[in-house]
Parts: sequence; structure tokens; C-alpha cells
Amino acid sequence: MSEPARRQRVRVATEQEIREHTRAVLVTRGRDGLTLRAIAAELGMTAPALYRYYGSREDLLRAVASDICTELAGELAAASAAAVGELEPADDRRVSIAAVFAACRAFRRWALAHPAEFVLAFASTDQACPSDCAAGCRCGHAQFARAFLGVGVRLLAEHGIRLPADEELPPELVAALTPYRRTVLDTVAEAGIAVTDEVVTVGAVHFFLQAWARLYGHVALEVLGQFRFALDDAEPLFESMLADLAGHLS
Amino acid sequence: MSEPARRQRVRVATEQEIREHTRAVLVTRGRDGLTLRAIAAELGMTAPALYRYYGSREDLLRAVASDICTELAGELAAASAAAVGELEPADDRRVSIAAVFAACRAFRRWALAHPAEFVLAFASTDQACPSDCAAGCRCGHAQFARAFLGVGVRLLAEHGIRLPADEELPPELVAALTPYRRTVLDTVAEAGIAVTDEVVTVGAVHFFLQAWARLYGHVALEVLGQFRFALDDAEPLFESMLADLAGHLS
DNA sequence: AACTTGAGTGAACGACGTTAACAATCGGGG
DNA sequence: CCCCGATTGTTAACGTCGTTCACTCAAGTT
Repeated sequence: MSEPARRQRVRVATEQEIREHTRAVLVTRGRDGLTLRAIAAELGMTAPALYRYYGSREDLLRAVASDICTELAGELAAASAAAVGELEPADDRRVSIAAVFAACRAFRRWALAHPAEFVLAFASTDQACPSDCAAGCRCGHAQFARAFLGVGVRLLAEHGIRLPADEELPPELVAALTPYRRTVLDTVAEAGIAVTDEVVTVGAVHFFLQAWARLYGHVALEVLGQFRFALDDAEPLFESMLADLAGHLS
Repeated sequence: MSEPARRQRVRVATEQEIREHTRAVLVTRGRDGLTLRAIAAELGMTAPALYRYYGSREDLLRAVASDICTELAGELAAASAAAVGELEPADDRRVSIAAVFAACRAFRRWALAHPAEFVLAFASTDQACPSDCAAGCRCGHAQFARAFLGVGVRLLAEHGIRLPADEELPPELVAALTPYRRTVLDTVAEAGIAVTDEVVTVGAVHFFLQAWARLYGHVALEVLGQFRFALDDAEPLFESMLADLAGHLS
């Protein structure tokens, strides 16, 4: 029975190799130069061979975008862990805040260093989820959100954070967020992070989504070059955004 | 001498007609169906004729994106003015805040109603400014920012708003923002809005850019469908963001 | 009336995504 | 061992794309 498994293994390896070379072509030749023939040539193949592995160019790009999100999620977790390692473990909540900051800065740095990949994975309509992107979805954004949730939930769980109580939020906001709160709880539990239900409040997921929108907004504007009309260097603006977020948490 | 001017007029009219039909094709057939042949067919022409008016497909799309920004800027100003008209003029600063809110809501509504145009004008790398997008730049984003500046500066000028003094901001942030502050002052003066220099502080432009990043971040995520992993309806989240912005202004 | 200029056409080029028909290779069962 | 079916790759080709070129034709100038 290892025989079909063997075939399967080399097939999966080829698929991965295709995605890696696709990323390489994306980086070196830009999005316009990202043709099937260029990808195949880099692999020593011809373009139609790619159709043995992916149903279409869009399928392939979707898979690559998912790869990018996975890799980025790992980098964020690593950057976060590294930042924690540099601090005294007894330094209470500052450690957790530093972990979140490190992940945010790593996201910005990565995006600026990999603009083409950022646009493909985070600023394209193409590779949106297949409609029912819910709880266990492995698609790009959800998987990537999990990385942020990891550090964020730690911050919530290990140190009491002042956030608006559910009663202070407008009822329609609570209603809109409640399903996602359940998703977060499931995701966190599945990830093995021990956390009681009371710590992940609706206010917490609200803050999380707002923070994500700010982070994404800044980084997307900067990567797309749409801050240049105002700023040469957007880093101080980014840092002040982080400081403002931290202020909400104090 | 009216003869060459006449030629010029019909030429300009044709250029505009081309851009209008380009938008129509973008809306009806989507970005993938936006081919030169489709555009030309809608005009009763053939594709090569378009090259008499635009040097390339990208040139044309850039011009269309600029058109979109101009139109949107007008809509935002109109929505803002309409909201002001609905209130008692004596209602102090609430009027100005309502004007800003109306512009923000109009931006979101427009983006959701015109996703393809939003992506073309606000989420593409292609049509970035020709590098020196500075003071008098007529390119998309700057022109569009002017519309927001209009309502924002009113808010600043007519009613004292509590914003951090320049000394409270990190010095590198002040340094990064000071050139843009001058640009804003010039833009505002050029637009005929009477405002003293003291009202447009570095803190004010800082708040303006932060607010723009939040607004853009939310709307882009929503239009690109990247909130769906969490929310069915992002409007309550949007409204809570506006409320939070207003809180910073109180 | 001859000449210049500008707008528009049709044919064509090279490259693209994709499909179809065909060759080679590989693993498992008589 | 050898043949068989599946898998993986090839080449040739189709239709469409952006773009260029050579050409026509009408309008305006002198």
C-alpha cells in the first residue's frame, strides 16, 4: 500500500516545487511577468505540464497566496517569540504587549520587503475564500489571523486588559461579533491555548478586528505607495499607531 | 485661431467618452473583461484607434482611475454638504463632525457599490503617482485627499478640537509630518478655505492620516471580502470605528 | 486645387492561457 | 517477465490579448 503513497508523495513535492518557483518568478519578474511559460521554464518543463497539477493559472496563484500566508504566519510567530525572549520573563504585561508589537512590526517589514507577494496575498480580489470561509478554514487570511490570535489571546489571558464590557458596545455590534467570538474560541481551543471563555469577550474580538483594520490599512497604503503623497517615511506614523493601540490596552 | 481649438475640443471630448465607456466595461464585464477591443467596440471603433488617444492600456486605466477619484471626491463633498443641510446650523461642532461622518460613510457606501472601480483606483500598484507626487499633484489620491481635507479642515477651523500638542508627539513623527503640514496649508489656501496656520497643527495632520488609514483599512478589507472570515455584516464595526474617531475629537 | 494633418481601419506579430493528441515512464498483476 | 493502465510530460494548435504598421479618407490650410 506504500506504492500509491509513493506516487502521491512525489506529486505533492512537485506541486510544492511549482509553487516555490512561481513565487520566485513573481519576485524577479513582477506580476506582469508571472506567466505559466516563465514558471514552467524555471522548472525545466513546458507550460501545459502545469495543468497536471493545477486546474488553471488562478488556481495556482490561489495556492501560492495560501503558501505565502502560511509562511508569513510562521515568521510573525517567530518574531513575536524572539521579542519575548529578549525581555525579563517577570516583566508582566509588557512582555505580552511586546510580543504583539513584534508581530505587527514584522508584518509591516515583511510587506515592505515583499511587495509583490503582499499584493498577491492581501490586496487581490481573486483568491477570496470559496464562500463558506468559516471556522476550520485553511485559506490564507483565516490561517494568518490565527497567528495574530495566538499572540493576542496570550495577551488577553495572561494579563488582565481593560476593554469595554459587552454592555458598553452597541447591541448590533455585539450581535455581529458574537458568531466570530465563538469561532475564535474554537480556534484557540483547537490550537491548544488554554483560555477560559470569559477572557475572550466580544469587546476583545472587537478590539482585535479594529486593530487588524488599522494595521492592514497602514501597511497596504504604504506598500501600494499611496502614502507617498504625504510622507517619505511612514515608520513614525506606524509606530504612533502601535503606541495608540497600546494605549487602548493599558 | 478657433480652428485648432475646435479640433482640440472634439479630441478632448473623445478622450472623455473613451474613459466613460472604459468604466462601463469595467463595471459590466469585470476587470478581466476590460480589453481594448471591448472598449473600442462599445464606442463603435476598433482597438488600434484608442492608441490615437492613449499611449497604452495602462495609460488609459490610469486616466480612468483619476476620473474615478475626481468623481468620488465630488460625491463625498456632496454627501457631506447634504448632511450639514439636515442639521440646525447653530448646533456647533456636531455639524462639522456630522459632515466628516457623512463623507466617511459615503466613501464606504460608494466602495461597496463600486467594487471594481474601488480596486482599480485604490488597490492597484499600477497607477501610482509618477514619483514626485507632491503639492499640486492632480493624481488620484491627492485629489481625493483634498475632498477629505475640505471637510476635515472645516472641523478644525470652526470648532476647537482637542488634539495632542506638537510637543506631545515623538520628534521623528513631527519631522516626518512637517513637510506634509506645509502641503496641507498650501492646498487649503489654494482651495480658498480661510484658515490660520495655528489650526492646522502637526497633531491635526497626524490625526488626519491615522483616520485615513483606518477608514481605508476597513473599507479595503470589506470590499476585498477579507472580513468575511469574521463578519457577515461589517457595518456595525465601521460605525464603531467612526464613533471611536469622534471620541478622539471630543 | 494641391498639400498637410489627424482619425480610423484591417492585417499582422508575438505572447498569453488553455486544450487536445500523442509519447514515454513507472508500478503492480498475469 | 512482460504487458497494462495510470501518470507525467511533450508538441501543435486555437482563440484572444496588447500593440504596431501601412494604408485610406475626410477636414483644414495655403
